[in-house]
Amino acid sequence: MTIIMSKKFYITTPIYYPSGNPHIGHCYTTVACDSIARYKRMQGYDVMFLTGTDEHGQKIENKAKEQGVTPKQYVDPIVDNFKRLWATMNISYDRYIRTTDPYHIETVQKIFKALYDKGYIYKGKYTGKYCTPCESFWTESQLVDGKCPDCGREVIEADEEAYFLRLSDFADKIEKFLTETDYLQPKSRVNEMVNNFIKPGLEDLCVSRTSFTWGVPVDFDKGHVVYVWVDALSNYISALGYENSEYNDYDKYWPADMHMTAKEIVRFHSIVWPAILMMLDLPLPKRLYGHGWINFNGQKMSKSIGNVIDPFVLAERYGVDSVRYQILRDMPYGSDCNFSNEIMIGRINTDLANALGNLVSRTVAMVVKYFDGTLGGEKQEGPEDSALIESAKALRSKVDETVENAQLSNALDEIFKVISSANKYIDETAPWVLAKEESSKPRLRAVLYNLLETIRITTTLLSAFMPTDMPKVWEQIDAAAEHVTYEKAAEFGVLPADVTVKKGDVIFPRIDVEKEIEALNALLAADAPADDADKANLVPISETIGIDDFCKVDMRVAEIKECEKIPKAKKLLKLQLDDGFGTRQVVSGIAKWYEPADLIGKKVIVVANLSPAKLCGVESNGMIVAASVGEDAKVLFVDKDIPNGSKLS
RNA sequence: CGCGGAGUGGAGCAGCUCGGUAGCUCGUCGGGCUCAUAACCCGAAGGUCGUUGGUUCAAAUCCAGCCUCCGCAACCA
Repeated sequence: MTIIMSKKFYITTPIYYPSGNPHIGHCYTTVACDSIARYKRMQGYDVMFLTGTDEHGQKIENKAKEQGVTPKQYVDPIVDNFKRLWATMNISYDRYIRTTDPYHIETVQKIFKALYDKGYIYKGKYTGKYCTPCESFWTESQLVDGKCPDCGREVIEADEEAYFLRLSDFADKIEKFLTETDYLQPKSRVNEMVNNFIKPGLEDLCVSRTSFTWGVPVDFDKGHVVYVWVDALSNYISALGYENSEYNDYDKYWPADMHMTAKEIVRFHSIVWPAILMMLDLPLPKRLYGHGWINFNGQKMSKSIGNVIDPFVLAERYGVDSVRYQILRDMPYGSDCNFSNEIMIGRINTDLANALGNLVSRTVAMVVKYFDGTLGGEKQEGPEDSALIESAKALRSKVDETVENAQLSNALDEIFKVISSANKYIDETAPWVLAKEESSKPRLRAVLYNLLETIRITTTLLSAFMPTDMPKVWEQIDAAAEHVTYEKAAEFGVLPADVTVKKGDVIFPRIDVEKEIEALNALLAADAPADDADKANLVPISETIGIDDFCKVDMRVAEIKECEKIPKAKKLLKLQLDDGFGTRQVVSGIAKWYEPADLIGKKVIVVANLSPAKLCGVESNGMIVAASVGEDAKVLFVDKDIPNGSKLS
């Protein structure tokens, strides 16, 4: 027995963290989801496309405090920027969720309670790095040079009461889910997850905090707020009305057909999210695609390097669809891609201006020139036709398959192969020769008609990726709405025999690379004078302290007697120092910049009264003073004449 | 020996599962065409397929070792 149901497709972006404005990376994920959503809609699916913002957490609380506003006041304008960007990029999301929406908070509280009641959440102690003045906990990876990322001061080991999610119970189930289903894509990440997080023993996850308040309150234990992942991941079901009355299409759309995220949060979507759903006895999502990053000139994008690309500027200069096209086309499946202005302009010129735009121009121009714009009359087939027609008709199924697997770059590649063959077809048939003889007019009509049809099919399929500009093409080739449907994209001979074209504006103007780069550089220079840029990279001066505070830090001159690399560690050197009192072992993360042999005999400053710590299992008593220069560190060496053990004051 | 990915003409990539004439896009050079957005089409140059060794009639492809780069993890006290 077959039950016929309307096909649904639920696709999500991650909810983005609005601690800063959106950049090209956010854009990629969202544009990719949008293209898939649009394609699925064309195919007749009932699509739910969800995006949103993850607005809680300590970082936002702190930033708001800095600016003297409430967290909500801090976040609101940034959220508006996200929405403005999605409007600019022509993103067709169906729903936008903010984790500050009351219905989401309600759902999170219910989920948290349900997990607690089932025994999957228990109370324990969280140990982490704590910055006392900022009243903030940080994870090891958030620390900058081992110090508080906000104020640059030392952090201490501290603990607080917290709730934990019993992930450990689900390690086997999760491993099976990852290895035995097609959930996690690309497949290569499965090993990464299993080997790094599951095999070594899946640790329980801290899911509440008491050290800050900007979050969903745990309703049965005042003082606790829900920490990150239970809050954030739940958005995928709260947005459908799970455990709230704001919406009620959970039954219709869940489970999700595709979650898309960038690779850095694949871990949480492939382990934590399925675990939570298992705990709640809910169906698991069908697909998770973790895509790579957009690097800028080979470097990871980062605010401190100042290479974060502003998508508003790109969209304004090159057009929304050109930007959408370039990022989709150049991001290979499963790995990172490189971005530069040259790459973007090059891609737009070769594919959009030269190949597609020019094909439309020349075809329309010929119909106008040879037939006054209308193709009515006898048509005659030729030997060149079948190859073009067949490749155009076969295109849709190729795009179907690639879109299904989120291989958007390949989808576009397939479409442009056909566009290319249309350009070649023009050369083979040489319409300008046909136009010379009245007797070859029927052949000429067929050639031009075939070109219009090829344009119709390719632009129909492209319209999911470039929704703004394709209708402009249809206007020129006289394609009505019923000609550019998914069904008609696999048929040839859809446009009326007496189709009438209209010459219009150039849709994808060619960009003058040199001039454009010059203009961009000028823009950059005007925007951020070099001095300011340097200053912006400097860590702000910390809060004023009294002399007493300073005196607490005991810094001494010491001589490096021995020095060796710690084999297991990439960054660490083990140093034996003579601090005037005896030998002191210090571990320092400077292996990247200094050879052990070069350090022996040098005198340095050591923070002598720092509490001992173990790094990679090696004991360290104190810390070598170094200056951070961008990403690098430079040790401060002192004059040989100063005796070991001299105190700095 | 923490886990994983990658090293292929100037650049970016495919090919490797299932060994058998090294392919694509961009760039360069030469030619063609003139409908078109100096666009389009054709052709050429350019590669010891990271390195060393092994298996084989035959290795980019299989096996072993080594080098380099990149993620992730662990530690820049």
